[in-house]
Amino acid sequence: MVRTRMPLRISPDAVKPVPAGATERIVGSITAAIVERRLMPGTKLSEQKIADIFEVSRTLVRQALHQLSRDRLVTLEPARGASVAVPSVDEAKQVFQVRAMLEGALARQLCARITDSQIVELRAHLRDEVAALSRTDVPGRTRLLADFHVVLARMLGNEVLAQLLSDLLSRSSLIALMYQSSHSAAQSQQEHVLIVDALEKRDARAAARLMEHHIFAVEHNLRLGPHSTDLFAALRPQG
Amino acid sequence: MVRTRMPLRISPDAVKPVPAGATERIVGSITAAIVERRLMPGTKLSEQKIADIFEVSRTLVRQALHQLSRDRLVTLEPARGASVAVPSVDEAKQVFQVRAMLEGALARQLCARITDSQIVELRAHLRDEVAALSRTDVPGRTRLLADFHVVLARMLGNEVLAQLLSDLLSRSSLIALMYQSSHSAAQSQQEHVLIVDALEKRDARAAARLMEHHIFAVEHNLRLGPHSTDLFAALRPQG
DNA sequence: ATGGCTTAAAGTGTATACACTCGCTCCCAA
DNA sequence: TTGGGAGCGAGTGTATACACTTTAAGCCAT
Repeated sequence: MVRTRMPLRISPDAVKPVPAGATERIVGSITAAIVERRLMPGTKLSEQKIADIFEVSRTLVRQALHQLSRDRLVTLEPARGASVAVPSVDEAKQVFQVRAMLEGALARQLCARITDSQIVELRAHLRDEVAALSRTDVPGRTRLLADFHVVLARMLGNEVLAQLLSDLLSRSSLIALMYQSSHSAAQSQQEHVLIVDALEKRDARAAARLMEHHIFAVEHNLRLGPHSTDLFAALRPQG
Repeated sequence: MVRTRMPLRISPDAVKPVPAGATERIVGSITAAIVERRLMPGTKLSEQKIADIFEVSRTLVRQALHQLSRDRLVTLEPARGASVAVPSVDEAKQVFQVRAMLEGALARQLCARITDSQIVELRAHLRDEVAALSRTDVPGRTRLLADFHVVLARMLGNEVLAQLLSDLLSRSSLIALMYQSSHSAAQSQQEHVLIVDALEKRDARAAARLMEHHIFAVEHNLRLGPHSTDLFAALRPQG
């Protein structure tokens, strides 16, 4: 598979030569592909193939892969190349523990300063979730269920927190995908409703408890028994 | 300043051709330089100059700078190059808020599972802090005071948390450096002692409260009054 | 037939070349 | 004297070339 030539012209406003950071576009596409389950964990990511697909040079692809490895969505092995990350059971537990710590505190703090209009906003989000569920729109519902948590972080007015949480949620998606969760999307959605109810009542203790329960519920519905995963990991040669 | 030639030989075991990831070495050096206050915020980081210093090509330097920008230690402006980050007041507050949330929960959880030998370890760390203080070893004491927090994260056995906190602490160092803190190192050290005391008594509530107080104390001793910073930011042309 | 060595193909790691952009200086006109 | 624009230099953005490493196939010997 040889690169089709592509002299990188400035093209007045062709299809989309370099939308706004060519690297960002590649990072976004691969992230979306992983989170939307179109790239399974362990899949090899050849630099040249990706370069051909996006019609850029390997240089940009490498930058994108390095960035993704910082997000822990891809693993970079020296001289062996990149592949979609295969999170270990330990890592999975740790991610959820951190999320519980962070989001529990988030819920608590949010109770003190959330406004009525923000509650309205959350209700709207919940309606969107229900809509995506009834449409059985899998990519959409996955995104919306994750966005719920980021929206809460944004409402604290803390961009740093929102960014951090966004990263953790990407990793969570990959984990949920790997250790196929038996936690239904519908159950998650209902738990979101309970959290918003507590926020509306400004009940900090309840909000924090519900949030932590929600995250632990997701974690405990993952199939990460000590044996199955060892076998699973041991038996997968690569892809 | 022109590059001295350097054909990248494999050199049997020369001084240190590529210790273990040439990019990592550059990232580490620049990170250390920033945290140890040898590179002031706003300093321009020319790719070619750095490449000359490390005797590598711009390629590796670019990778390193991109990585550092993900850590928010350097800012990357399109077509304008990289410079040491100049954290805004808002960002500073947000970083400390996240740390308070995360480390408060950390202290609480740690009380439930910390072992006696880990307490001993912490006491040893505290002794190192005191030693660095009395030696007026500024880089050392800065590192030790930050490491205290990472050590706590490691004791939870949560590498994800430790990594996250490590990033936040680098940013905190940069912030403290910028808005010169009036919070003395000695005061920080004493607060660390109080936290360890609470941990030893397994008093979760006290440990969490002390940790949060400690972080807020550091934050509130920063000179980030709404006016002074605006002036400060406005008056700095560049370097 | 099987195990180990040789060798070729594919792929990553780094360097260099080239294209483009931004900022600055210098010159000219008002 | 001052404002504005052309030209130039420095520096970044991307592509390509080349070196080295790993993987896999093929061959020979046992």
